[in-house]
Amino acid sequence: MKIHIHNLNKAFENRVRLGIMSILMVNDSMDFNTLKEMLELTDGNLASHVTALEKEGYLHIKKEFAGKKTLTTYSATKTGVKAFNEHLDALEKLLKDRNT
Amino acid sequence: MKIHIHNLNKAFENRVRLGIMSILMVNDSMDFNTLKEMLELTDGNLASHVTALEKEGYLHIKKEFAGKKTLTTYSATKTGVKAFNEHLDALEKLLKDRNT
DNA sequence: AAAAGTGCTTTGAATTTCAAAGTAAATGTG
DNA sequence: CACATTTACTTTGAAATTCAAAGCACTTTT
Repeated sequence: MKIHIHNLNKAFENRVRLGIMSILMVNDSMDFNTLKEMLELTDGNLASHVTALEKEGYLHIKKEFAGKKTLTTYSATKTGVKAFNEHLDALEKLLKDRNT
Repeated sequence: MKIHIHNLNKAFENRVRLGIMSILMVNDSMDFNTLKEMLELTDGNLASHVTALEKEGYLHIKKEFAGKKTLTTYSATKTGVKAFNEHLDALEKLLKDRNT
């Protein structure tokens, strides 16, 4: 019996990216600092994972000004939501089917 | 609100190791070749992940002879079972709590 | 105006991943 | 029996990934 680990999406294997997507699934958007605090990450670490997700087309980066300061907010794209749900399905199946 | 991604066990982040553990949770032991086929992996890839799990003390490697050929079988250690369950709990919590 | 803080981005060293090549013993073939 | 091939892994190293420190362009405080 085969266990389909290859259905898991590599983009979501990393804990940070799992966390980011998880948050963006239920929050329409989230800014850099809040995300950083929620996930307890260093700046550089968050930035690189966010960029990785953007490159995959799974999240959208929006840069605007809040008063005089820059504000970067992120939101999951439609593609990202779909891919993440498929990943979770694969994960669930993997953990469920393992004994059949 | 904090999302505890750091409770996820790094040893189980990788899809291959997730698959191996998942299989060893419900099978007392599994041999190299069956595992390799179940997970659709190359030899080297399986070998390195198995070694990684052994280094963490999460699985036990047993080498014996089946007739004249060597047979390597793997089983999850008690520590491994515990760690894996804790990882799954953390995962579940992460995916569930993300909106509260 | 100098110093300190904010909000990110860049960099690069360390770690991880993975498949190709290697090894050693068993087995098949002429 | 000589040999090529297969089996059951292990070793190797190039490529990809991860992550925090340092960098940068501002803004705010003193």
